[in-house]
Amino acid sequence: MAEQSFNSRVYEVVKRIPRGTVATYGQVAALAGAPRNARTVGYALHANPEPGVTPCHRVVFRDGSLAPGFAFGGPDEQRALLEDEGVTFIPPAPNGNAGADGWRVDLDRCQWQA
DNA sequence: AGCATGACGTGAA
DNA sequence: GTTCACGCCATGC
Repeated sequence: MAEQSFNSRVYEVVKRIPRGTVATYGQVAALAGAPRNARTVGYALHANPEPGVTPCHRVVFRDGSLAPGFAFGGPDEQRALLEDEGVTFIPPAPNGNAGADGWRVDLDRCQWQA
């Protein structure tokens, strides 16, 4: 196997994310050895050759949001899954604030600390 | 070999 | 607080 593509290295990092914790693409990219490749990390997860093995659902955006449209099974499924693992979520509208929808993860409490 | 795209991040308006 | 645009690097054709 010569050198595993960036892809493989990203999976190794994502797979070592503890349960009940989430990591951002930038965090994974940095741990993978590419602090500038957050975008490539997303590309790697998109390739995700081993679904079920790589918990891509634990990888979220820098602001705690997930990938819209690419969520495996739907954003509701991912929210329930992370919540079941003990991840804290922040509701979209705390006070009748319509428009701002999309649950965000409480990175202050659940972001993975390498 | 080069071009176009893409699960992001950050800065500024 | 939110939204737009640019930049970074790797992959696919």
